[in-house]
Amino acid sequence: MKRATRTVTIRDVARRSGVSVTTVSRVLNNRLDVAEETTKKVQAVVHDLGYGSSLAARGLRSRRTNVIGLIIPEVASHYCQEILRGVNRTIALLDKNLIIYTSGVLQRENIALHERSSVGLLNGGIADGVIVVTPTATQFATDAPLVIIDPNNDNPSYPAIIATNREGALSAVDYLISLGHRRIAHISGRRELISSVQRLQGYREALEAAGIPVDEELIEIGDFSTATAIPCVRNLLALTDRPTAIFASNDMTAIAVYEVAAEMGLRIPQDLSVVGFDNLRESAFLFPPLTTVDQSVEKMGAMAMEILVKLVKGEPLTPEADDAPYLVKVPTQLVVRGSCAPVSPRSPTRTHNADSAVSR
Amino acid sequence: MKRATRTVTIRDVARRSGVSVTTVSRVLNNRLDVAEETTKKVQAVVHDLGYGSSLAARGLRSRRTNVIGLIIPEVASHYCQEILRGVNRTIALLDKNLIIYTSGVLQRENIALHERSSVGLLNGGIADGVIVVTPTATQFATDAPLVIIDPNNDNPSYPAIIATNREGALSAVDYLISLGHRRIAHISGRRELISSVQRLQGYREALEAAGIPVDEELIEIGDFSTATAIPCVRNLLALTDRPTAIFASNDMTAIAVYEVAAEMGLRIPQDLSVVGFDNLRESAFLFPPLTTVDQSVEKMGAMAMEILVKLVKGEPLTPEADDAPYLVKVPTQLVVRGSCAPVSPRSPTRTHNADSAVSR
DNA sequence: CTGTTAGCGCCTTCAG
DNA sequence: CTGAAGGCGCTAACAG
Repeated sequence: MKRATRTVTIRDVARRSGVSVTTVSRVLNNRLDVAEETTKKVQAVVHDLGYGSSLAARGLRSRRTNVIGLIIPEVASHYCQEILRGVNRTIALLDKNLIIYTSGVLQRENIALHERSSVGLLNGGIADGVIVVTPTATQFATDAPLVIIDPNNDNPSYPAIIATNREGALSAVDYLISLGHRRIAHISGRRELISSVQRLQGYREALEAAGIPVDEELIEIGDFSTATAIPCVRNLLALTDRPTAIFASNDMTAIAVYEVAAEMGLRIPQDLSVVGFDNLRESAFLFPPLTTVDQSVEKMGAMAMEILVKLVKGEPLTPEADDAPYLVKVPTQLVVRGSCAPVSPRSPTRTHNADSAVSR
Repeated sequence: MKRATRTVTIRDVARRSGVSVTTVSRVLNNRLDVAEETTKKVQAVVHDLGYGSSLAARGLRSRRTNVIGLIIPEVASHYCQEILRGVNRTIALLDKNLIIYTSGVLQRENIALHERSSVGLLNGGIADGVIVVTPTATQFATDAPLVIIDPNNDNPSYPAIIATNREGALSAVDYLISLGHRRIAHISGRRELISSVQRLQGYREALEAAGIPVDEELIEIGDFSTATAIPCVRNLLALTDRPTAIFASNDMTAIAVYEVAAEMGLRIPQDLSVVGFDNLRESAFLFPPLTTVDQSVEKMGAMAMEILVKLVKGEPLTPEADDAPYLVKVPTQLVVRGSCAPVSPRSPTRTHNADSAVSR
């Protein structure tokens, strides 16, 4: 087999500089105990040969690669994009670290896949630590630092970041109620995610606090994706006593509401009010602009990164340096834009659109 | 199991199964020359211990990790998202491959950073091959398979994928001309990218073919990002003889046109026509929906992946198995939506509409 | 079929 | 200040 790996190794550098591999290694790692002249010489050769140290070898030998991993459920989602922005922003400020993102293919076995990814990166010694976004698994076979964004249980085993989902939902539904809505529907997110559960809870509480009985018919189970939400919206809007407002568990779900409303000839916000959750960049450009609960996803990504870096450095997260589960709560805030209106004076169901009802 | 000791290695598995490390390795790699009973036993222990092989070690020893790398300029851009979609889709069909994305922080030194990333992954022995998207560098210090999406020179040193940019631009500008526009501006993309140059070229050719002199004042240099394009649009719309149409080099640039138009109180398409390039998913949801040139970015991602996999397997790209530069051209197509209108009658420019025969 | 012997490229003792 | 060993976890040769 031909010597395909023509890659230049540390040995080549050593030979060319007339020093030992050890010395080269020292130079590369900015050790101070090297003669300046030697350092210069080696650096020149390194540059000359275009040498780059092998991540694999480095990760194998020493547990410090300056690489951190990010495991996300779906690279191409807007939510993950926001996180990427935050993570990138933070990593740019830190020392010249490299970053690796991985993504599994979502097949309902992403439990296994996520874990594999994580293990592949960590046990693989490639990354110094990992951020896992909306994990399905609760335990990971690793000792390396791990930070979770949007965990799937109340008491995550790892440091985690989560928004004040209940409060956010409360403010969203309160707002709708203040506009006179009483038939308010909700499309929930992935059930295994605590964020999803908390939003549903906030929805219920807001209704109850206003003395509006919760109608289970008005609650649909989604999974935070537009595709899944579409039939949910259809169900909702096909009800005889149609809701006048929908509180979507996230912005992607709200988009489904927009789409179905358009296909049914319903105008937003005149015929139907919509509130989302997340405040993705895109939501402001929808037509009409989406009223939504901001949870600064980007900031969550940035915070996760900051925490992880501390963890990697071995710095304590809290002054007390205890090992108690560390949970960061990110505040939420309602952003009012154009997708909500006061409930129309007349009954919302078929005023002039006397077509045949959608049967189901 | 809080106290998860050091990571479990192949040796632990070997010890626990009462076989040698080699045998375990063989089982892990699905070698056929292992007794079924041994295989079962080892697999049980592997599962039991939650063992996962170290990517670093594997990559170091054997040049086959089943991981491919993807180097993109900006993870959070819509363009890259489309590519991610394509890459993900393809990789899902292939054998259980894992995939790693990396991203540098763009600092105008991303030439260096891109190259570093690439080298880090390849020289690092982590990936079997790499896809580089819109590279700034032309040469990479690696022997591992490399595929480029949207190269930066006419004759890339590696297999590359590129859209028929000139033809696409031609069709876009022809379309605007057919609507009666004569003051057609262009905001170009990153100059070092050939796609950008070709679009500009198509713009010029279309104008010339229609007998419209090219006004250099109507050409602004952007970099494919919305932020950079904003001042360009402002310049354009501040001209005394304002353009009636803008051909943006990509959809992100077109969004800048939307934004500035809104801030100036100009209506699209009544006061200003806009054509983009890319056909990102989001473009259909703009208001009004963007007329743009489709270059199926997602497909480009998928194709790059397919080519790379062949390369990794050592299969020839062409039947002749020659090593000539391999360049795949992806067709483009104009997608007409709502962002263009016939030039308004009170247009200050020549009203020679009658003979605006498009000669092509 | 299985175990032994070598390293992959690098970093970390420990001696000079 | 520098170099010579040894080994990280794993796989690819060869033996048995």
